[in-house]
Amino acid sequence: MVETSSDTKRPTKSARTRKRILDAAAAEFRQAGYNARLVDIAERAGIQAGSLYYHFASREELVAEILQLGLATAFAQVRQAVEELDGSDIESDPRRRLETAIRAHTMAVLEQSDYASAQAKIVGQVPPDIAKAHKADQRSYGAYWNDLLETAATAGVLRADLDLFAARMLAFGAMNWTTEWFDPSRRLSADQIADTAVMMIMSGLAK
Amino acid sequence: MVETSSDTKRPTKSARTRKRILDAAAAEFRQAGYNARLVDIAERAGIQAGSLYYHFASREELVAEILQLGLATAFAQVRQAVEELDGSDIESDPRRRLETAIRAHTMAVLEQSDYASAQAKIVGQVPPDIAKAHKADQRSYGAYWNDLLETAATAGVLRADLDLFAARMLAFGAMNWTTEWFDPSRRLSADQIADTAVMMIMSGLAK
DNA sequence: GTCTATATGCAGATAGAC
DNA sequence: GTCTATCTGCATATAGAC
Repeated sequence: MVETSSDTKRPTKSARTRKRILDAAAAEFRQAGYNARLVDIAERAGIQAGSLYYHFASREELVAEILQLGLATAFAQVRQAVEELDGSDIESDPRRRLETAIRAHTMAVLEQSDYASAQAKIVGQVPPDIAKAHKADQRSYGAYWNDLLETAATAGVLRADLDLFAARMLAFGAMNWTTEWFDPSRRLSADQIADTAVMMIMSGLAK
Repeated sequence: MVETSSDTKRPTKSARTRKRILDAAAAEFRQAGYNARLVDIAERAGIQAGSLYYHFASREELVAEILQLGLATAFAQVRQAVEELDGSDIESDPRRRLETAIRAHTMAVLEQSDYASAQAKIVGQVPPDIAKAHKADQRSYGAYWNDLLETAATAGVLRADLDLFAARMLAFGAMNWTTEWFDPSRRLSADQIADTAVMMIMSGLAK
């Protein structure tokens, strides 16, 4: 049997380059939106544009993978934050779990991950085929949030007349739209924005 | 002096075609996002793609005008709704004024106007030059909202520790993002969504 | 695996007839 | 004013050398 690099712990050169391309693509999509060009992605990854096609069959394939990884990243960070909270409490408070999820998602999108940020930014811009393929991932993340909300509703923490789907989508809008206006060089930190998001979504702007 | 059509009340043929193009562009951008093609816009307007250039110098010029008209439309509808409220009350309640503005903006974006909807959908996707030119319009609409918020804050209606800029941007996110998920053929009406938006932004999801 | 060079396709834009 | 025909430029994609 030939000694291949899969026998070692180290990822293959191909896998490492592929990762560099994905990182570069996430950064470019985050910054420039869906119309980011392959030449710019390639340059950021330190290769020529043509070389991308050794790793990805098409631009669409690359976009699809960024969307998937972006959602997976946000999901993982939110779930981890909520589970850490559960670990610290015997009784997990459904309201605090929701607040924790809101803060974690907002932070993921604002500064934790170019992938999560890119997903939030371009998900509304991708062509129908890619959007359709992405729907399954969205449903699974949405189901997780729906669970957080339903548990809170059942516990009597949320207002009774609330439509949970509308509430969830409005909350996502507030959180994901931060990618459009957050500016790290300005007055407001990501943490402050996340705090304000938690406050508005859960308690509203009014006293 | 030659009799020109500007002497009559009726808009010139050119003005009417131009309007048809703008209407078509608003509808296409709303539906397909920034990458909507000129051929599709032209087809919807009932002309050939080349004929667009008699009315607009470039695609960018058309996009810029849609953005401007979209924001102006939302602004006008919000202002009108707030002023009607003021007329019905001797004392205008700053909280109800805010609620009215939220409902009006959400309705403008959801079903009152393809222009307002298109603006909300593509404003985050346009290239830097167009975005920069649009900034002035955004500032003026933003100033109006800031005024609504500051008046409410001064009256003690809002929570004391609130950052009004963050609050405004989060609220816009919740409202504008509805363009991504609203589906007229589904369960939730635009009115129900607007109601939920008012509730979440002003009072929060929690009891 | 990545390079250079090139092909392909498409959307925006222009020219001139009508 | 709008049409048809055509040009141009650019981004994606391919081919073959290394």
